[in-house]
Amino acid sequence: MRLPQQFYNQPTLKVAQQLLGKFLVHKIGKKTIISLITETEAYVGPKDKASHASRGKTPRTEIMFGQPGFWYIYLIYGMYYCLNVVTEKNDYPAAVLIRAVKLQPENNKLKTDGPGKLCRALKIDKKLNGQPAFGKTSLWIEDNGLKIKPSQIKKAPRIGVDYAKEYKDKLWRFYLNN
DNA sequence: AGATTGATCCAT
DNA sequence: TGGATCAATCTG
Repeated sequence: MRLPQQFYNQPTLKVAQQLLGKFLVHKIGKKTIISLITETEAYVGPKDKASHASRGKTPRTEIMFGQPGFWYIYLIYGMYYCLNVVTEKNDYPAAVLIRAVKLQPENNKLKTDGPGKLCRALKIDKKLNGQPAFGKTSLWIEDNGLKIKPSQIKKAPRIGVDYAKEYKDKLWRFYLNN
């Protein structure tokens, strides 16, 4: 079952943890690429200095201020795309960054253990920016019925946000321990 | 630890 | 219009 828009209209920290163990599915023509989400990060609200939204609404970041359940995809360091999904209510900027996935089946050679790498492997680019993650769409998240116990979720500081002052040490990165 | 790479943002 | 910045990756 595809996750409905309402799923994303919840506290971001909750969404980030609940996305672990779900399937990220990208349908390209006849091909369907299925992967299991293993690592996420939460970017929460206008005061989170690690978030693009902390400097206010701009043409790039306005998608984060919009409705929940839409993809926010941006180019970083000139070479890599990062995949985020917008959370919480309209006008509250927040999103979950999907940092790592495992391809299904696992015998696939492609590496997907980083936000840039997974976008490359799943052929995700800016064309999907601003597209919905629910309903009839080519990229979505699927509830596969897997139950993740709280003890399987590890928490850690987010990557690459040393500049974020009082927000840099928040344990807003979540990953599965196997 | 350094190089890479280019869109974005903000200050001139 | 220009320069600093950047939620990353690869190479050695």
